[in-house]
Amino acid sequence: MGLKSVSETKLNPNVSVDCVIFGFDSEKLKVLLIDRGQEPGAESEKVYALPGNLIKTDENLDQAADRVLKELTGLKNIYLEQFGSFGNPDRLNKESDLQWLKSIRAEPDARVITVAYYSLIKIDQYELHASSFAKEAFWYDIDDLPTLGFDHLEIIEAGLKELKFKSKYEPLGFELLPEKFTLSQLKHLYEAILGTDLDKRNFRRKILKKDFLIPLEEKQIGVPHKPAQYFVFNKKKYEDYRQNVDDFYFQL
Amino acid sequence: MGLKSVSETKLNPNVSVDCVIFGFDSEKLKVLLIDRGQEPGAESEKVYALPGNLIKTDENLDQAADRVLKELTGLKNIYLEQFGSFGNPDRLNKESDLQWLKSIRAEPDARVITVAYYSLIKIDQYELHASSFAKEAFWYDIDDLPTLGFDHLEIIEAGLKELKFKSKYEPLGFELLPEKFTLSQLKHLYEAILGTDLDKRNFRRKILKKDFLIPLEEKQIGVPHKPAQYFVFNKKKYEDYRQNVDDFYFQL
DNA sequence: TCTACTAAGTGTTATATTTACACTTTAATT
DNA sequence: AATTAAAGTGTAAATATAACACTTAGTAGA
Repeated sequence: MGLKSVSETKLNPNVSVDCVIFGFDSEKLKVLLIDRGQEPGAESEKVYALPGNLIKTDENLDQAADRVLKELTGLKNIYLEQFGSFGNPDRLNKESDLQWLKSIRAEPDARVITVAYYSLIKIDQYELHASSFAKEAFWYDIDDLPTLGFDHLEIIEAGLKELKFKSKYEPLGFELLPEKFTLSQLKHLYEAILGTDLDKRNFRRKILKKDFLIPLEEKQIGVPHKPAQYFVFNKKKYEDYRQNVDDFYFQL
Repeated sequence: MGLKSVSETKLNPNVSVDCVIFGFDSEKLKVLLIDRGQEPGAESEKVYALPGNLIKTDENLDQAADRVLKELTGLKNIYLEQFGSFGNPDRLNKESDLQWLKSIRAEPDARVITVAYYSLIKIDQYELHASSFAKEAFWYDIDDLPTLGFDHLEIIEAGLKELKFKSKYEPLGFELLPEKFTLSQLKHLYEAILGTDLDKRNFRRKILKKDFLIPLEEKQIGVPHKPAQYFVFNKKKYEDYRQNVDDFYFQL
């Protein structure tokens, strides 16, 4: 049985979830991929994938995403946000993908629609523990991705677009940075996501005006330059803010 | 077999699409619902639904949405945008919904995940022709909805939220108004969606500054007041605009 | 033909937001 | 003591927003 064994509850053969986990390492934006552990017949190129799998019949989509992510990468308690569904009949057009499905699925030929989730986390705050059919989980630089199975490249691109977009009208960063952090770190985060440089003074002014940041007395120590002040998030204000995205901005 | 007969290609028993079609009649915002044609056992309340059905195994999600909408309401060539997936195991918690499924589905008990689409159209530009299991299709005032099956109320609310949100950072109106239209008509459209009043002068200034509107020489005739100037959309600029939503606004 | 009615169309001012831009400060390192 | 590195700070100009009321061009009816 091995890989084909499943837990007590039944799998829905036609619906899966995939997780696009973006990671920030204080420097660059990365994405989490798994090694499916497939030994290519010959020396064909290795193919990576997003952590994802079929949903169970007794869980909802959000629960499935949480479970699958945990099963494959060890990550848990991550806030996942749904951003789209992907269901082209030709999602499954690579021979290597089909081979792989045959090794893990009861119905490898079934037409699968996948519901995609994304999150953005602080890389060094979480430890990866690949398991189930994931041989290993890795962080890949967002602009240097390996070959991906199925339509996972398309899914990642859609997720990145969503992330960039969201970052423009919602505050980001909570849970993404250390408990206490400097404004430079927060600025770097935005710059990594948006792929642009931001003006230091304007950034500070803007982010401090919204008041979901609380300045601490504490400063950096041991740095070979003027030490930066630490800040923490005001979680309550921050949550309020996200709730009201709706009223937040009226463009036209 | 009647209702249970299906066309040549197989249905995926676990995945459906639902369409939230918002309609604008120059006055109010409405949503399109179908009468499932169910005769309640007793005099129990009539239950309405969004146009939606299972997808076929050989079509993608967008195609399924187009097809299902056309089959149930006669509407075609409508731009549908996906906005979310809904898949709580308890979507199916009303007895009347189960009864109804038994009358039309091969596997009425199957766990179904639905992918939701929305659109916004000009009501009097389209004719409704209910068919398949839809006995009739109606426009309902968005703030006076009848009893709805499944989780369709939740889906409509999510769709409306999306629509309001989108209207704040994307130009709306193309395909929603007559070929040529007045600024008042466009303003009414925004007011209907946002549920607020807008200042005439500020609205004009703002919308004219973006230049996706082309003024015509032509004016209204026969109106018992100063005739309004007609405008048409500059489709090219308008499309550019939507493409670049990404760079469009940088809030933080 | 005059009057009343209706919606279209128009401009200004005060306030808030955005952008661009360069020097001083504080620490560690040599 | 001099060097290096990033933190931190202010201003002015340009742009965007919000609030607000009167005139105009037509129809309809007296």
